[in-house]
Amino acid sequence: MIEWTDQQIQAFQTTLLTWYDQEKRDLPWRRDHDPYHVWVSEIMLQQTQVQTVMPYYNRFMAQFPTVADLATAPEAKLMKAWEGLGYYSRARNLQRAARQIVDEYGGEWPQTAAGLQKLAGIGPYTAGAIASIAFNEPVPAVDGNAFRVFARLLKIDDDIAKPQTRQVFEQVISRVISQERPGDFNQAIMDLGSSYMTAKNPDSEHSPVKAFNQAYLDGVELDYPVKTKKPRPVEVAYYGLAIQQGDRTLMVKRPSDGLLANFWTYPLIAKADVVALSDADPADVSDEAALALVPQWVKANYGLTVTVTPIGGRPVTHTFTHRKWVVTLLTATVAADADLSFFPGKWLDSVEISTMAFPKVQDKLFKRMIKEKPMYRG
DNA sequence: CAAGCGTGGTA
DNA sequence: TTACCAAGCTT
Repeated sequence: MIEWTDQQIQAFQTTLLTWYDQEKRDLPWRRDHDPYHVWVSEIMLQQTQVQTVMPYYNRFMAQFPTVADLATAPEAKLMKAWEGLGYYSRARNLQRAARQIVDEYGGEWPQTAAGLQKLAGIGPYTAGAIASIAFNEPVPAVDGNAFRVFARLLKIDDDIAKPQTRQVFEQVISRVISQERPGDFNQAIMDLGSSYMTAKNPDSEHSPVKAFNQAYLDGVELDYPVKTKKPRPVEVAYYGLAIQQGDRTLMVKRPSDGLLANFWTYPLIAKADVVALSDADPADVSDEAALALVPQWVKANYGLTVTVTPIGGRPVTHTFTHRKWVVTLLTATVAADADLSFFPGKWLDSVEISTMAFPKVQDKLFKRMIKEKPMYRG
């Protein structure tokens, strides 16, 4: 890691901010510095690309114009607005924080990074971003861009996958940040990281801060930032039960914590659980034998008598950060007066379904059913 | 602290 | 297809 002199820091700030003044992106949340606008955009932008966020942000502001509107919004409407954006706890925390602001802070925003971080869903990065952009506090906002940009500029070789490394960068940036224009400084770093100093195909030759980019100057730009790799997603096989009677579909609500918390899906049965019903070694149970055990599992766990039929085509796959689901879709039938008292779900009609939020994987399952069995279109 | 938590884009 | 990345936070 190299260090800059005060003079170099001054030159860097001037170069960066001059470039930013000329080339900054025109984004919906940059029309003003309203903390509500900055906040909502920053939450949406967590682990999510600008292009993806834009339509969500615009719709969100139309539906929930103020923090008070968000605080009192029905959860179903909130989730529908967030549908497809992922990391759904962000939306729930957003509303929690809105209620904190209204109920505990009398509608007044904490105006420092330390104060902001007490709000649900606001961590060190987001607190720094809001504090610097909306309240002009000279604090760093260390996101993936800041990690990458400063790792290259100064050849910082700490592993950015390790939580403790954040402190190293916060300390460095605290010294380098513009005291006069901290919000613009932080946003300029992000713009730089998403234009010239990208992860894969950087174009530092044309970067405004080329002369400050020590990793580039030394020809080792792609060695930075140092980041340990994550393991690949674990594959999990499920049977998905499409059970429909006329206009209604039998669905289950997922637990209130964990993956896709509180969302409704088709009943999803882990293939491993079904195979476990067999006396044979799990590795020796054929696909056909496993399929034949599904009704037994359903009877034992849901108290329902079903007959199942596999649909055509490949399984539906969906990859999360740490899991890959492989869902074999089965159509199933149950008696019209089936007793659902042991079933962890209920019938949903097409009107309900059309107003509810569903995760992408269920969306894929709906689409596959319509494709394979057009009469299932609700 | 390490692991869990979604989705879409790109090479 | 796989691998990795994209304005992270919570437990």
